[in-house]
Amino acid sequence: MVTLAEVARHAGVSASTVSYVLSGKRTISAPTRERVERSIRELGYHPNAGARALASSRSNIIALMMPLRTDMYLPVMMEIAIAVATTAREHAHDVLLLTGQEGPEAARRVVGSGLADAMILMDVELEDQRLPLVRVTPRPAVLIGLPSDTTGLTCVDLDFAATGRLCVDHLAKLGHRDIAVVGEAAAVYERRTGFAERTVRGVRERADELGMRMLHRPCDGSYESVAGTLARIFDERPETTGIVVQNEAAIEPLLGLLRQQGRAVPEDISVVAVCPEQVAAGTSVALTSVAIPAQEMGRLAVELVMARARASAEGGDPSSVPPRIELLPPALTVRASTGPAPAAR
Amino acid sequence: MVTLAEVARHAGVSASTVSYVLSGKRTISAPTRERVERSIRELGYHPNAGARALASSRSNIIALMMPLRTDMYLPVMMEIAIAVATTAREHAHDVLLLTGQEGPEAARRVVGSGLADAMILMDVELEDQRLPLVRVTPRPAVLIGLPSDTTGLTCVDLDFAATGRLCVDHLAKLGHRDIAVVGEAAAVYERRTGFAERTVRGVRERADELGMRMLHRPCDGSYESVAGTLARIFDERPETTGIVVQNEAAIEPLLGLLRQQGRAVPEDISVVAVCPEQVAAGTSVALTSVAIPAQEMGRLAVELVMARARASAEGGDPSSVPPRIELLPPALTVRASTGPAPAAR
DNA sequence: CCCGGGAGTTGAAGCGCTTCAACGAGGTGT
DNA sequence: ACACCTCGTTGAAGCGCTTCAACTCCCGGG
Repeated sequence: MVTLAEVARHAGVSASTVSYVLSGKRTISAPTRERVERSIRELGYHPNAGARALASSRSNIIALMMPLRTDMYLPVMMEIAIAVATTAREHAHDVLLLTGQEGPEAARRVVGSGLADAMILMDVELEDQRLPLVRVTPRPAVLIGLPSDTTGLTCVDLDFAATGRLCVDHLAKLGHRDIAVVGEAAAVYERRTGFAERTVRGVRERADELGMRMLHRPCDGSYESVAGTLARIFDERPETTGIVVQNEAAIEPLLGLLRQQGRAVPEDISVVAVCPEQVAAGTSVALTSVAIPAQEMGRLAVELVMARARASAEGGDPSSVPPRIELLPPALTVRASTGPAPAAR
Repeated sequence: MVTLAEVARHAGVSASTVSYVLSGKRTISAPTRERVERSIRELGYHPNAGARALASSRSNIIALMMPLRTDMYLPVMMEIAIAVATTAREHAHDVLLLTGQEGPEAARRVVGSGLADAMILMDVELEDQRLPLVRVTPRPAVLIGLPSDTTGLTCVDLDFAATGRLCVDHLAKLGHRDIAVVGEAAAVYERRTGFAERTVRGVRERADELGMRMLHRPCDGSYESVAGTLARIFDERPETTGIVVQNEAAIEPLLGLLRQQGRAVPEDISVVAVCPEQVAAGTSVALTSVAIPAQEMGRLAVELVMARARASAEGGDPSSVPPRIELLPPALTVRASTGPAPAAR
């Protein structure tokens, strides 16, 4: 393994010069810099990560914690993870992937050992176990998701309440008066992961304001479960003409079932989905939907966490970058699954 | 930040003793060990990862490279990643997530800098760009997937050829004579990612052996694409009674379309899927399927890579753990989507 | 002609850990 | 009685890098 010292010798300069060429923290004359850079290339030098971390007490690693309990929709998680990794590289950082099992311990370990400079937490619960640590640690952290108490925390998420309202507005404008929400699996609500509840709350609020009637039913993604949920909805409220789905696994079964039951989409029933763009565009009936901006969330989380990391590395004043709740505004794209409410009943 | 030296002072022993308590590489008397352990707990000590890596030249990090080109089915990737992370922790290692963008450079960087002790490569292409590096580097590496030349490499994968044969055997036993494969997106074949081709080859071989006729059509996951693919299949070969699907996104649309066309599953058409268990069980018709053992693959990859890492760390003889191709045998689970071929035509 | 100051470069002191060689104490075998 | 182990513990030498303080030049101003 080539070391900095060897590069220095090869280039005929001191070790510190090589270090400064690498970091750019001191001015180096052009000829020297070029000589050093040539030596680096010729010897195939790569700075040793451990030594670097030890000397600088910065690892250039971001920890990405995703507990990944069951019932979470993996593709969205994955998309966020990819965006995080990609964006982190743009800041010369790598991403350490931490999953469930260890729970809050993992965070403690990673932060305590200096393995990571910063953390991004996914799948945040309302009363998340990891929050006490996050509040105490000097390492910058960003949550993707919203806990119940956000004081002092930096969070990124889609504005799910606004999402719910937006869906209702769209349906209301089309003349629908009775709507239903086919939601995430019951386990998701029980776990009190905020996003599912927030959507439903948004829907309910706006429905109330507009004098509409609404029903909410959790539903896991299996065909049977969707069938049962639909049956109960139409049984209880046969006049339902609008459905909001927030559960990607349920979408295609839902469309299939409606078709089977002779309910045409959108002539008899309008469907609005909350899901990634890609999903909405590829279904049997192209879905009017509010996109879940997974990539944007991942990217933004990294930008925010890096801003704080940079502040505490340079100025040393972490409060120069104040905590901040970043709720992305939802956008509704109209496709083929929504239309005017059937006039006659 | 608490250091080893402080722990030593607190426990009234030397630094090396603390280190040996931590690593267990020398015998330490019970009373001393306990004293040290108490100090560690009381002070809340966490060994510094950088210092450790520098001194021991082992980082306890495994790099997981997933290029994640488009068209890959994310949930399976994700499941593998989770299994890798979980299993790595059992070996006291963490996982560094490397995604596309940088390409083979990422591997060079991570290995060159000593950031990772070992690598697991996913989404392996037949002529993978990363192979030259993998063959040269002293760091242990395991591929998930099969390149065309596997000499000197350790690989883990489902035996997709056997999977293809297994599907055919099942259909043949039920009396089907004309079958079709609804495959992955055309891009997947063009990229020459082995697994998709291997399944089709397995199907074709066995079909030939048994004197069956078979058709293969790539297909992306969108509803339209599935519709087009199905139309072409039945247009070209109306006597088709068996379908093998290897494309999870296509499954639910496929079932929906067959239903719409009045083709009953399994009375008129039998469907065998190659997909994760979980997917097969939750569809509108429970699918006879060959499972993609994502978890097992991830776990096995880590076990193999750790075995090699351990060998080169201890004995120093890396050849004590020879390279090895581990093809997991497929298992077919019969569910409700396959039945006897319709006798009359 | 001297002094002050910036630019470019360097030596050396760590960063916190692992590990080697060595040492004393207490057996065991002869 | 001796040599010779083994066991438990230790001091010290790095691992490869960053960064501080200092030093040398060289330039411009007084």
